[in-house]
Amino acid sequence: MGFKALTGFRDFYPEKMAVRRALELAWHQASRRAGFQEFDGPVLESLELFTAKSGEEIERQLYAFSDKGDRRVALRPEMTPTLARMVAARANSLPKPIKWYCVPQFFRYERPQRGRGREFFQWNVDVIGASEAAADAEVMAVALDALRILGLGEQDVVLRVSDRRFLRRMLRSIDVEEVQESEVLGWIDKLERDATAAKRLEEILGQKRAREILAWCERMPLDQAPELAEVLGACRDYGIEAFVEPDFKIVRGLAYYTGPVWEIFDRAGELRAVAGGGRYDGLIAEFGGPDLPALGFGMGDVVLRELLQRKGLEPEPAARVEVFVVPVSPEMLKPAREVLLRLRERGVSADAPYGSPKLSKALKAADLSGARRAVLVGPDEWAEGAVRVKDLASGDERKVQLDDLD
RNA sequence: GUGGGUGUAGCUCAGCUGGUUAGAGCGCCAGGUUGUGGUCCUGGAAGCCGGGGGUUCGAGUCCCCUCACCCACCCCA
Repeated sequence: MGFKALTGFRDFYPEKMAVRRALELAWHQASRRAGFQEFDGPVLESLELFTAKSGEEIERQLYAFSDKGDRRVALRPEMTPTLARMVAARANSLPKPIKWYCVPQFFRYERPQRGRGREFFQWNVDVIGASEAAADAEVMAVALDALRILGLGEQDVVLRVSDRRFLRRMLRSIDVEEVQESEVLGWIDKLERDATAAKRLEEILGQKRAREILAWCERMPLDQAPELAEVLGACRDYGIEAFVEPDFKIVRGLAYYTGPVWEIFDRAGELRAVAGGGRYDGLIAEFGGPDLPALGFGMGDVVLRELLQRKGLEPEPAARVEVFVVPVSPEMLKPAREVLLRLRERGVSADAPYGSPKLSKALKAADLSGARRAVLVGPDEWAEGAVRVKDLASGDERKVQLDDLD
């Protein structure tokens, strides 16, 4: 065998590409109709940009190398540092709130497995400069809107939401020390997936406090979470309450989030999170910008694709062309090409064989092209300035004057 | 980076305890059908049996190594 794609990297043959485009189209639609503007940044950034906030150990998961000028660089594994950098540079001149989105390709050097490769596309939606709960609810609504465009409803997906401030406060109320916090949060995050997580919590905190936490996971103590109640109220205003469930077990990455945190899962709970986001006030400032509140989410293509496949909702590739032009005999090759170009000029996507294969073969090609109609260019009709238009689904044919062809 | 499973045609897979020139279905190409596609029939192309080494008279089949893929862990920004 010759060359293959690198481990964790994907080839997009046309059928796969069609699915990717359909996802991207849904993402663009949902973003734009909610007033988000598209932006993008460099695929390659200085290594330091990514290690500054997340720590050096993150380098293990980066495609990092030295370029020819001996600069340490890395392929982007996420958008937030770039976004923060870009916003910081123009923060004073941009009207607030800043509502931006992008559909970048990311690279992470890690072991490929279900729902994760070394390269993927991820839709990112962010709001910078808004502290209202309405902003949190709106980005959730935008994420769900894209899923709805793709055919996923409240019976298919669920958005689980918690709040970092609330999590901290609850842990403090049972005297979990600051140094234990990240470890404890880590195990809470794992409760759903890891059978040993509950045991580990007991070992760390003792039976009494561990049970308290498990009770909160069973039934969210909403009466003690005013900030979450506010977000849930905003979710009702944005019409997404059917999708949203408060859940104590939603934690997410420890380095970033400061307020509401949420993830979207398939209802069956078989896959990784389809999307995840939250509020990260303070992060823009940490990247050297002004101290603006910020929030957003990411939705990757890999898990989403998997989910759509399981639900039988994987988008079908569109027909290659609308019309297939067929010369009926070799002397009709030139007239057929005239018809072809005429159609294309009018904005109709059309294709035709390069030569003049047997009619049966040409019709087979027409069939494979996905065209709804075939235009048969034959000597008899051509002499009258006409062609035959065949409906490929029904087989019906009718004679059409060239000038009436659309 | 750690552990387990699997590698045979473009795809899905057969190939019994080692035994001649490695098979099927789908797909692709051609013909049956010189102005009519989808169905059907016939034929064809396509495989260093993932790669390397070993055992053996003989390896797709057994052993070792390696690589890739899948699953789980780590991580999830």
